[in-house]
Amino acid sequence: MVAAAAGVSRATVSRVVNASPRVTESVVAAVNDAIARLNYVPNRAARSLASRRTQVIALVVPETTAKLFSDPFFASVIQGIAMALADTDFTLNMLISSETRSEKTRRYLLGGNVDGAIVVSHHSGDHSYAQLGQSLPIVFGGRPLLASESGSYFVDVDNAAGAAVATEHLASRGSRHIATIAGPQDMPPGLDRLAGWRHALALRGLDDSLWEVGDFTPESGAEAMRRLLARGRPIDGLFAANDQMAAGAYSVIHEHGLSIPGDIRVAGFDNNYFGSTAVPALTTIDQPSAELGAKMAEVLVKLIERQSVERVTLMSTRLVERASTAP
Amino acid sequence: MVAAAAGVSRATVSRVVNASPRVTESVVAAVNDAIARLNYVPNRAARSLASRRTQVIALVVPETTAKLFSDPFFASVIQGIAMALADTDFTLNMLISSETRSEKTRRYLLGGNVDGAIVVSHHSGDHSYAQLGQSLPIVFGGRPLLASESGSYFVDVDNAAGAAVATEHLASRGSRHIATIAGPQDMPPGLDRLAGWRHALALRGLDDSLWEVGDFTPESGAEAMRRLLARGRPIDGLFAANDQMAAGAYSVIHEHGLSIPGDIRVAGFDNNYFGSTAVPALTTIDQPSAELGAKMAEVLVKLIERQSVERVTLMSTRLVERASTAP
DNA sequence: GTGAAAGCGCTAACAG
DNA sequence: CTGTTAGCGCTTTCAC
Repeated sequence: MVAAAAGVSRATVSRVVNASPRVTESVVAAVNDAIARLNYVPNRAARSLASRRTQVIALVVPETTAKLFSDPFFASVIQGIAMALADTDFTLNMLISSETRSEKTRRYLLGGNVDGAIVVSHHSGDHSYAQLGQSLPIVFGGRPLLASESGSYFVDVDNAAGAAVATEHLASRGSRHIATIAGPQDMPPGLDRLAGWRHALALRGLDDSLWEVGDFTPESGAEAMRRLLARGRPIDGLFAANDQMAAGAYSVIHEHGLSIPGDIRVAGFDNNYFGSTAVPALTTIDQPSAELGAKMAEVLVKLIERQSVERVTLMSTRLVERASTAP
Repeated sequence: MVAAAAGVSRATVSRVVNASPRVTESVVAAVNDAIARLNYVPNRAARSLASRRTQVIALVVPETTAKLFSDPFFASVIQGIAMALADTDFTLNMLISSETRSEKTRRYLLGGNVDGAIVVSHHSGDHSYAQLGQSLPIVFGGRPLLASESGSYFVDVDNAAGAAVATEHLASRGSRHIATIAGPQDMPPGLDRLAGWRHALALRGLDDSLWEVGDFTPESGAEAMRRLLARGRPIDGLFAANDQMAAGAYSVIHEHGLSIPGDIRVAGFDNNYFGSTAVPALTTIDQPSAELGAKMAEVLVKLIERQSVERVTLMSTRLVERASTAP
C-alpha cells in the first residue's frame, strides 16, 4: 500500500480511511494528504473480503414486471434510491430476477454478495422474498398483501388516505354520484385505493356501489368506464385508481358526448403525464415517488448498520388540483 | 472451501466453477454435485481480488440529467442493459454522478472497482468521459458531438435516417410545405434529425427553410409551433424531432383552429405515450430502445473480454403510422 | 495511539 | 488433468 509512504503503517491508513476515532489528528491529516497526493482509491474487493461486508445493496426487480421501467412512478422510485445511495458508501446492484431464475437470485442474495436488498415490484404485495428477511436486511416497496408477511420492513405511500382525499375533493366540488375504477384486487394499491374511495363516500353518506375493476392500463380504464356508463345510472364524478386508467376513461366519456368536468368530474392517482397531458388536465394525487425510494434506501442502510428503524413507513400524498374537477 | 469435500482440491473446484476445459468429466460432475448439495455460492469479493477482475459494469448517469428516468426512452435503454447483463456474470452498478462529484466518479472508475462502463446521458454528445476510454473499456449511448472524440465506442440510433423516413412519409402523403421543430443544436440527436429532415426535402426538391428549434419539451414544441405559424407561410406538414414537442405543437395547431391531419400532417420521433395518447394518435419513428441498451451491454462485454467489436453500431428505426398523417 | 501479523475466499502459476 | 504454493489489498485482533 503506497499510502504507507506517508510515514505510517498500513493498519493506520486503514483506520484513517475508515474514520476510526482513535488516531492522532496530525496523523490523520498526513495520511489524508498522502491519499490525495497519490490519488489512492481503496480496492472494494479487498475491503469487503477482509471486512466481510460488501457495501453492495441489491435492487431486486421481478422480471414479470419488465414493464416496470416504463412506469414513470417506478422509474422515479429507483432514481430516489440511487440518489440516496450516492451519498453513502453503498453501491446499487440491479437484479432483474425472472421467475425461472428466482432461485438463483435467492442464492445470490444469501451468498454473501450483498449487505441488503430492496425489493420493488408492480405486484408490490408479493413479498415472496420476505422469508429472506430473516437472513438478510430487506426493505420492500409497498405493503405486503398478506398480513402473515407483516414481519417485513416496508415503505409505502398512504394509498387509502390519498384515494379518500381525491374522492372527498370530488364531493366537495359538488359531485354526488361518484364512481371509481379500481385497480386489481390482488394488489395492495388496488385494494387500498378502493377502500379509501369507500371510506370517503361513507363519511358523506353517499352511494358506494358504482365501481368497476381495471388493471391499471389505459385500455382497461376505457373498458371499465364503458361498463360503468352501461349501468344507466347517473354518474357525475369519477375517481380512477391511477392516471393511466383515467386517461382511458376520458376517451370513453368523450365518446359518449359527455364533458369533463361539466358532466363528470374526474380525479386520478399517481400524477404522471398521462394526467398532466390529458385534456382537460387531470386532478390527481401526487405520490412522493423519489422520496419513497430515498426512504427505502435510508431504512435499509439503517437496518444494515443495526440502527433502530420503524418496520412500517407510510409516506403521505398530495392533491394536485387541475381542470378536470373544476367546480 | 467446503466443496473440496467432494474429494478434490480447491483449485479443481475453482476450475469447475470457471468452466475450465481441462477437467475430467466425472470430476466436474462430482464437484457440481457437491456444489448443489452444499448450496455453495462463490464469494464475489474473493474472486475478484484474486482474479483482478470485478465482474462489475458501471452505468454512469450524469446527474444534470436527473430527469433521465422520467424519459421513457432512457428508462427502456437501461432496462435493455440490465436484461442483457442478466445473462452474463456481470453486475450493474449505477453511478449517478453529479457535476461536483464527477472527479470522484472518475476516480472510482479508474480505481479498479469496475471492469468497464456504459455512459448514458441526455447530452449524449458529451463524451467527457471519453478520455477514460484509454484506461477502461467504455461504451457510450449516442454518438459523440465532437469528431475529435470519435475514438470512443458507441451505440446509437440512426437519427438522420429515421428523420428522413418520417419526412418522406409526410411528403408521400401529399404534404408539400413541411416544417420541422428541431431539437437543441448542440446535441447530436437534435442535429441529426434536422439533417435527416433536410435530406428528405432535398431529394424531393422541397423548401427547407421552415424550421424552429425547441429543447425537446412539450412547452418548447408549442412555442416553436407558434413561431412557425407566425411566419404566415403555408404549412401542411410538420416533423417534430420528438413526440413531446409534437404534443406541444398539437395544442397550438388546435388553438389556431387548424386540424390534424386535415390541415397539417404531423410526425414525431421516439414513439412514447406522448404520441400514442395524443388525439389524433401521432405517427412517429420508433427507436429500438431496449435493444439499444442490450447492444451497448453486449459491445462492452466483448470489449472487456478483448474480443473484436465495431467502434460504431447504428440501430435502425421503424416508422409507426398513425392517424396524424392519414392521407 | 500505532505497528505486526494473520488471514478473508479465491485464482493463478507452477509442478507433477 | 490435478494438487501445491503463493499471494490479490485490505481489515483486524493483539501486543507494544
